[in-house]
Amino acid sequence: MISLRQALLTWYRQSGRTLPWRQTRDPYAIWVSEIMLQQTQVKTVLPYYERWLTLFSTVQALAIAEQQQVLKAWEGLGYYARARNLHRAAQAVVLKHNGVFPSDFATVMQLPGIGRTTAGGILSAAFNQPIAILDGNVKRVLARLLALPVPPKRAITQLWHCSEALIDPTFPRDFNQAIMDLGATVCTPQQPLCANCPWKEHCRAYNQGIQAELPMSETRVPIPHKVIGVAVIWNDQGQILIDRRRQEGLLGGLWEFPGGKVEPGETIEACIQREIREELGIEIAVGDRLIVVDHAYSHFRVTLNVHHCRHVSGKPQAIECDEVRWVALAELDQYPFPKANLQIIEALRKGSAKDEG
DNA sequence: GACCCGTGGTT
DNA sequence: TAACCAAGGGT
Repeated sequence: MISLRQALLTWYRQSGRTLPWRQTRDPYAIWVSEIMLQQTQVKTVLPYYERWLTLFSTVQALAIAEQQQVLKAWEGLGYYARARNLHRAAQAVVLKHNGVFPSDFATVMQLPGIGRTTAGGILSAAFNQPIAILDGNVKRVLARLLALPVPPKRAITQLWHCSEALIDPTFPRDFNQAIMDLGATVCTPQQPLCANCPWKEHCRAYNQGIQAELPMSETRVPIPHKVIGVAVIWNDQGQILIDRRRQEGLLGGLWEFPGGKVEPGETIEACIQREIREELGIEIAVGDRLIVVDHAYSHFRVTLNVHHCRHVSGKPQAIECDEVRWVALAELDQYPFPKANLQIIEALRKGSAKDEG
């Protein structure tokens, strides 16, 4: 056990990554990084992390910000509940803990958006507390170290015990960072670089030559494909109608161009007209197609058929959303949109620029 | 415990 | 191209 720890720590001090959130011990900054890194790769997070700490440099600054500012800063990162929970948790830290991030595991776990792995990640990194973690990297490393004969999801309890048994009681901060780096840079999902691994002598998978077969994969359900009709509705003032999605569920709190699912046998145009009547209570005329956007979410994929539309009658009502608003094209970038909708905005910009040019 | 929740990169 | 996967948590 001791030689395992020392081998990993020695490797880390030689080959570990230099990352901005390792240059600080500010619990808030480390917390922000841990939330952004959930299910998201380091390379993707880096620019968001730097910008976030410029916009919201303290937990107090985040707590007093408007949710729309917070979502705008998160725009493009995905899993937007992370941003909403981080915002709520910042308000809880200010109100319940006098703006001081708690150092007690059970208290940290109470904060929205922080589970067992994130709590351990923050407390070990910020306070050097010996609390184990079990993220995707650690699961893969341990599945190979143990030659786990089942998918990691079927052995969560065993993997937690293993992570707790392994963590170095003297250098828990470095140990947790080191095992994640090992998974990210050496014990990779495909073609692991076992020759460079400090644990190759201890790794059951390597010694059996089955490291490429592990961890065993989960059986996945095929993801459905939805065809969606989307409306860019113009009024006589040259404004566009957008709506804000409800807080709960997919893309909660973000703005979008209204629309909905095409029913079997229905044309795109008929779908758009029907959906706008049902969701906003107005009549429109459906015009030319603007763009077709294909986009993959985590559990389904969509094709957005986007059409220019003209407002005919009725005042838009927030029937199936939180808010509706008429906005100018130039104002759209003030609102947080999902990625698929940013492509629509780009298409509108190009069309507008072409008209002028 | 199963399902829901985004996006980008890689193969 | 389609499939797979990444510093998980909430319900």
